[in-house]
Amino acid sequence: MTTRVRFAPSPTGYLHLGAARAALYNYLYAKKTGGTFLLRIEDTDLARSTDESTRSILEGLSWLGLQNEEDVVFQSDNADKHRATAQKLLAEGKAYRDFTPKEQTSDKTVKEAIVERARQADKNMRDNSYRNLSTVESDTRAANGEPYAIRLKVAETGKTSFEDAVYGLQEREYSDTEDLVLLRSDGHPLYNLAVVCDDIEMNITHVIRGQDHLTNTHKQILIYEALGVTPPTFAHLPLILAPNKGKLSKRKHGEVVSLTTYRDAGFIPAAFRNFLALMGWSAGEEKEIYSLDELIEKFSLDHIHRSNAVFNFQENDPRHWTDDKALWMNAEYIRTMSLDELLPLVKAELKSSKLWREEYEDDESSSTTPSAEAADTPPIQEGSFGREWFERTVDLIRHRFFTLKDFSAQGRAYFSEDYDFDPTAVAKNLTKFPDLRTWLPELAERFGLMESFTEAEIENVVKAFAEEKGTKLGVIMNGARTLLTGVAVGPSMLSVFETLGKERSVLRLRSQVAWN
RNA sequence: GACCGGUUCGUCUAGGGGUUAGGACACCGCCCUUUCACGGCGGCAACACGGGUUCAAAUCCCGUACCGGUUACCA
Repeated sequence: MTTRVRFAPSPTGYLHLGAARAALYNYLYAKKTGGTFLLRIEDTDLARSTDESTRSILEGLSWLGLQNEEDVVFQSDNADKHRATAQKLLAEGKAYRDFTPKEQTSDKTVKEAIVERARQADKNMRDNSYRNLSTVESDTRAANGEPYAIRLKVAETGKTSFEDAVYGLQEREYSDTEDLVLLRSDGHPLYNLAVVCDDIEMNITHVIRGQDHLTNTHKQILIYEALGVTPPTFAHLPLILAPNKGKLSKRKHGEVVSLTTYRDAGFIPAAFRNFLALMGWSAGEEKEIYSLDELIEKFSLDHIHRSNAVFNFQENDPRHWTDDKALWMNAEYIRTMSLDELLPLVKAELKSSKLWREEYEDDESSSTTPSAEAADTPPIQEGSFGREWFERTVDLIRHRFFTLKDFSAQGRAYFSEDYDFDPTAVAKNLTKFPDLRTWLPELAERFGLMESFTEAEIENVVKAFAEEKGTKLGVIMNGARTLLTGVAVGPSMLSVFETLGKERSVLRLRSQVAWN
């Protein structure tokens, strides 16, 4: 039998990291086994479901490269089937009508009320008086229009059990499971029923989901049994927790929890996918970087962990705003991935920052016509900024970058004349040495006289210049770096000069703007 | 409360009877270097606790503690 798995989020918000990881594991398992990865939107809670969430989930999955293979199933479309199933169980005596009036609960206190009720020691799960109502009376009351919910009639004694692919044998006494509601009194099918019906209908063979569903699974197995259908294999995933080991939630933790945050923050999809894969699973080897193909090849359910993982970030520290390892992994991808793969991503980033120039894709490097997107960037009057220059520059500066954003932020000076100066860098490398204010324009004149502007020759000129001024080479280099790039860090200054080219180097060395 | 899970460096984790308990991130130090968040070398740092079983326990068993999940006419 071919494997069929599904990712089944409810569209009640952005795509949460934990959900994204569940989607990834489902996808990996499907690919690993030559199976099919499906997507089902669990929108039965109409009040909380939004189209925007659905869109955001779809976007997130596509960003991660997890493409579902058949049409997306919307659970709400199957409501009639769910209702029919509940009626069937009712007719077969496996479920019963509960005429107890629905309790009114305000959303905020639901959780507390549940916990409070549960605290009332040892409640008997079978004490519902309607459980044994005669068929005749039940039918009569229903026919009279009295509202009722349909509950599954769980047997008095026995237990549900299943072999979880991650957690092993799971057992639960029937007496610990209530007669769960299948159909609300307003005719609305409830989650556990809907999930089972849809999983059966979609021929799902493996249900891979968070371990917060572990107790639901017992309820669902009860439904499978009532329906006479063999349940699929279950694999429950450990949860991803906040640094305080509590639940990771948007309300408490904000944007760090949302997948789109990472897309918007300049993460490489492959890097984040790699990071996510290692949150709760490992191949059992001393290796951190895995391509998608490698993940698929190595993935297996039995290497999924049983303990929850902490997503480690520091809310008030911009440097550690998200998990350090995710940041590191992204940097690792940026500096080691093939240029062919990186370039389009950098291009997209520059485009969105209005720094992109069409000439970066020209093999003829003579074009200086500014494109529409780069209209507010002054044209560069030098004929050597085509594709080759772009590729070399990206390759040069990527080594100290953490996210794609860095190309347009720290790296802005490579692509625009309009860049900011980091005040710390200015203080440390420029204003601390007032002589530089006249020296650097002077150096510009020397550069202007140079025939060919290559690293070796630049080095000679700068060294001679520093010697002449009786100062350390570093003073000149660091001053020039700050003036030319706006920041204090970067690649070898000789490469920076060469990359920027003579014209731009000269222009910037003469500029007094940073001094003000 | 009840039921179900879990517990190896700060974090992600390897290891499942005999290991100097390994790797990665973070942090610290040294080196490279004109600076640097690149790179190189090194350091700090963990088997929750208590009992058993065993010649031998991080590893198997029991208990305790702590953490998490669930306990809805939410999903």
